[in-house]
Amino acid sequence: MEMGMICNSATPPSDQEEMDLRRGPWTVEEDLILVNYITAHGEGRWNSLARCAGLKRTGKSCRLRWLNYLRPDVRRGNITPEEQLLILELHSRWGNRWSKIAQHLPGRTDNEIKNYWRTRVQKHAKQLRCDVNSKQFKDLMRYLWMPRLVERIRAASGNGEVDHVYQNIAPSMMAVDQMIDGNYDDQNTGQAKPCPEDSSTAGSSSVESAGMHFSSPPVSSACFTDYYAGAPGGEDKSGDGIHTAQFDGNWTESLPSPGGYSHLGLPDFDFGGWGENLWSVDDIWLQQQY
DNA sequence: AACGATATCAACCGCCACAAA
DNA sequence: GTTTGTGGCGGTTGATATCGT
Repeated sequence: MEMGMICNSATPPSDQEEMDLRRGPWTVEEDLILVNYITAHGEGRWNSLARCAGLKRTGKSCRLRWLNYLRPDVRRGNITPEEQLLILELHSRWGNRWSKIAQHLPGRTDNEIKNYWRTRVQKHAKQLRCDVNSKQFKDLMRYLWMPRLVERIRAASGNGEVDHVYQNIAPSMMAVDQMIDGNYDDQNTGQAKPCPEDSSTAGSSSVESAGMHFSSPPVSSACFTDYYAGAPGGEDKSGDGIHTAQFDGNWTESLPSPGGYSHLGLPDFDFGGWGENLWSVDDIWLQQQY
């Protein structure tokens, strides 16, 4: 190994070296050293890499810096509506399995997704005064925010270009569905709801939550792709692990217009439109019935 | 302009699983 | 079977940026 020619990676760090370890924000110089070293020698064996590169950092710190920031294909900021939708969907299936979720968002790190969830989603749950893990909040995401995101994506791509949305998201979701249909053994099985065709509530237009009924479009309770299957130009991909459309394209008309949920006091999910009008979740359920 | 509150995100921590010694 | 080193993960913290008054 080339690294071995440069320094003895088997040499344990001395006490003095342990004392000298740096922590906190990385400097430009440190970044440069790390990038140059990995470019020349590849990544992995992070502890010896840190020593050989002359970085006074732990291997863990180097690994984290590389994976979350310096890696060439890493993407940061501007989480798109498509990505938000994927995060919401995958989190509903897998819970806080950030790394697993990140595998389905190319270029995104588990750290970024985790931060997104904590700063955006949990914040909204807090504003609504409900637990982020409560069924109420999960239903709110699934039956209001996720369709709303779909609507936004559709609006952004134009009705005639829904295929674009498919191309971006469907492959990932197909992979997810295949995993679930196959060897899905997650402890969160209870969160992976069956598709309507398999469910006793198939086609139901109401969801019972905390003793309240919430009128909802007849969409799949868990099958993300159903949102798309009903879009103009959408096709039945049920044979590919994508489930048959469960709505006819009209249900969105019962939802607020693309202008948002402002008439409900329900702000958009992602762009900071959550004004001062703080609805409780119960208020929202009630409002939806009228 | 100043200040406090809030949001954001990079980085760290502790734990666990796994492999090699 | 035990120890040790390492990588990976999820939870948490703290510095900085932004917003509101």
